[in-house]
Amino acid sequence: MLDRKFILENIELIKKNCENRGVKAEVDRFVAVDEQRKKLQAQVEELNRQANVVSKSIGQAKDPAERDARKEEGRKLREQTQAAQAEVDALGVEAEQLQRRIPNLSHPAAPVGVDDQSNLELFRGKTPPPAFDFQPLDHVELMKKHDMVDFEAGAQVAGHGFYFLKNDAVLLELALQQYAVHALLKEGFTPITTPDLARNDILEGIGFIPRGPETQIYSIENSDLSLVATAEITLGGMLAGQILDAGTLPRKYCGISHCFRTEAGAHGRESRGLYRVHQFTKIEMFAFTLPEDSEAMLDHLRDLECRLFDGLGVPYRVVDTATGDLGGPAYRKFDLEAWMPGRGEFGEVTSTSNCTDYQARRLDIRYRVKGEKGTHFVHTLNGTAIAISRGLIAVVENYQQKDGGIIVPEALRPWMGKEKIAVSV
RNA sequence: GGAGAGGUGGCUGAGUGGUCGAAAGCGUCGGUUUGCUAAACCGAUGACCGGGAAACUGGUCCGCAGGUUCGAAUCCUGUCCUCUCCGCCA
Repeated sequence: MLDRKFILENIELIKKNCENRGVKAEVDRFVAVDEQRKKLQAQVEELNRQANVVSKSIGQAKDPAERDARKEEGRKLREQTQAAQAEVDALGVEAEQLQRRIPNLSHPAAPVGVDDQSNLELFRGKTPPPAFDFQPLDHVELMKKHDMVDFEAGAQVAGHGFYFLKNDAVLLELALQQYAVHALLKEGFTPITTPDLARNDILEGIGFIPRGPETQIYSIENSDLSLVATAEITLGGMLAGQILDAGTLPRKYCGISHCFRTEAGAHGRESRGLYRVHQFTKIEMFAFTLPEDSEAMLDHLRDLECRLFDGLGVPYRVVDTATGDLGGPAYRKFDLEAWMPGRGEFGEVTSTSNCTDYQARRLDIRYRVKGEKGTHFVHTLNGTAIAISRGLIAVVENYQQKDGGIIVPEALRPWMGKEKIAVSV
């Protein structure tokens, strides 16, 4: 959510930004409603002032008749106030709803465009795409060959989009987790396992919409809880309502959680195999910073993602996400897209965003500088370290061999305990 | 799940109908003293919204939402959260 005053003072800028992002936010409506609200609020305050004066005078009234007259006066004033206040409240609610729908500002360098067609490739990873002298399999065939996954059982137990990982896939999942967590530990991240459920107001604070026809979120019946779509939700919510000492910033957390997504409306080729599933495990980076440090932190998170995938020897490219593809809270976003031989194209495996103070304002996460008056909103950033499902695709497809085996990336061998996933007779 | 206790300013904590935006202590800031630091002493010190060039001034806020009342931190109802004890359970 953007600052109310900032919106009022930069109406044209906000409108232009909404247009660049392809968001239909009613900025004019917001401005009109807010103005009306303010006007009425002034009236309420005047009525309140009069009522307060009357109330005070009652305590000092000398005779009972005088007292009763004043009481009656006070009663009338309060009635008027209540009616006016109800109007103000209604306007306030409407204004806030409109305000919450206005997306974050966009970084001036972010490519302008309405969808991912306008994403700008920045550079590629250290590892070139493998040149196979055979027809590579896609991860579904590969993993079935090695009895690493069971989609049928997943569908039987939980429906399409669910799966069982088995055998070496389980070892690979654990190895990827260990690899990522240990790499981040060295970078000063605090490792956290988070709840897989969160309150809806936390979800909303981060920028998710828990209910409604287009929701990506599973909600728990008869509660205000939802399954989280990412640990970004829980890690951001972890400090909701807190005032942090500026000296403790930046804070970097590395969260491990399951991620649940309904993937409403997402069908087609991308839904094959593990690429788009309803549940996966993810190692997530999350940072709270001072405003002046968030741009550098975004570069840091992007760099870490690159190092993780360079370390795995997985080919990738990094794209600067176009304005129309940013999502509400992000000010700037970089995606890392791994080469997926089975698809013959790059597929998103990680994403890192600078959400500036957009989430912090909704979640009320502030900082205080020692010796200075007042508080300010922190900046929040998030980035995927490794999303296991897509990470698995990238690893197994790029490391497949002519003989059908899968070489284990060197970085994972300490956790896997083997160099190759060999074809069993 | 059962039984209790409690949610007050950056923190601890007092406050049971008007004199309370709220005692006291801690912390923080300024000053005095002092080779320096510390200690001691004196003073200041909540947030948000609005009006004003400013001095200043109006309103709101004691978990949240309602209610009673001319008037609520204080009484009533609901709700969320925290803590303690008991039970159950990985």
